[in-house]
Amino acid sequence: MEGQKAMLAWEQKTLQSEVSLGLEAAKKLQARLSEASSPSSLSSYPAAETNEILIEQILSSYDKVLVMLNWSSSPPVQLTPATVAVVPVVNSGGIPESPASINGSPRSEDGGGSSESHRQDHMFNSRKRKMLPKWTEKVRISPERGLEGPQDDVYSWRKYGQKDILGAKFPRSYYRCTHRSTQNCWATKQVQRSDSDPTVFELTYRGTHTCQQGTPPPSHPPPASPEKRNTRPKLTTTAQKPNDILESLKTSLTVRTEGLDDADNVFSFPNTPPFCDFRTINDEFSSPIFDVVDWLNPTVEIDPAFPTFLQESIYY
DNA sequence: CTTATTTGACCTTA
DNA sequence: TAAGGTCAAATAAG
Repeated sequence: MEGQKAMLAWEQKTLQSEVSLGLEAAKKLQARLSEASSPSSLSSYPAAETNEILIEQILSSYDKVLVMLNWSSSPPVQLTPATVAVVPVVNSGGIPESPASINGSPRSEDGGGSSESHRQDHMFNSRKRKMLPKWTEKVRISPERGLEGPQDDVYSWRKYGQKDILGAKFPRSYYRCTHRSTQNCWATKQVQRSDSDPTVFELTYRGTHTCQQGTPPPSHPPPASPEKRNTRPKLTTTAQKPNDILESLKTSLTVRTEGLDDADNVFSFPNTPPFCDFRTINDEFSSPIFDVVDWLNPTVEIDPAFPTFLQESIYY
């Protein structure tokens, strides 16, 4: 009831740009596919990866649009399952509707127990995670560059965990996008040093960045990006020996894409909703949005020709 | 102060 | 159940 007009205008704009983005990505994908069909080209792997990225772009854009449409377009056209208890964060009353989760009690030493809300959040998250694309890069670093983690992207990561892996000499570090809470960017990555070759790091990425941090290169597919950059000066590894190691600055880069097991399941990204300026968005609360999108998918008929060539590109 | 890392407990999955 | 993955309090760094 406040500045609805402004909001509508804003939404319209965003919708437009999103659709344009999706269209653009679709076109690119189309072009790539046509190229790939030529037998003369020797491009095999990178093509597929790029395709996946484009697909993500497309889906992401459409998801955004759908979500926004759902928001501004009043009642959901589709029947709402009874399970639906949550509403999109679109509320703008200044009153934080406590989503019944969030600041749960600390896990360590407390007489209480784990609450269900926590579990639900986790379930949501893991569900999402399952649908996120995943790829692995093996990067061999040179000692001169420093033994620091071979961060190869311009994105900023925040370490959130480290685990000793069975059978591995070095622990595995877990990173997530710094803007996860502010921009709902669910990209994560894990760094594992090869036990046989200390110079080799295995970077496993999951999900693409939906955030807009700093300089998001227009066509910057996460896989097949051989640059290396350090954002972290420190290595937490205990077994660190900045001596010996080879002198060859060979940077073998192996990219392997997997995931997208279910081509049927259109995964959806949370993305930053139009309301990032407001503090309404709180990280994990985006789950409702997901649900909305989830219902939308089966119901909405916006499945033009995409799935068709999507599959093709996936199977290539 | 704010922001990032460390680290052990908790949760999910195979 | 164990291994892997994540959370969040405590702590460190800027």
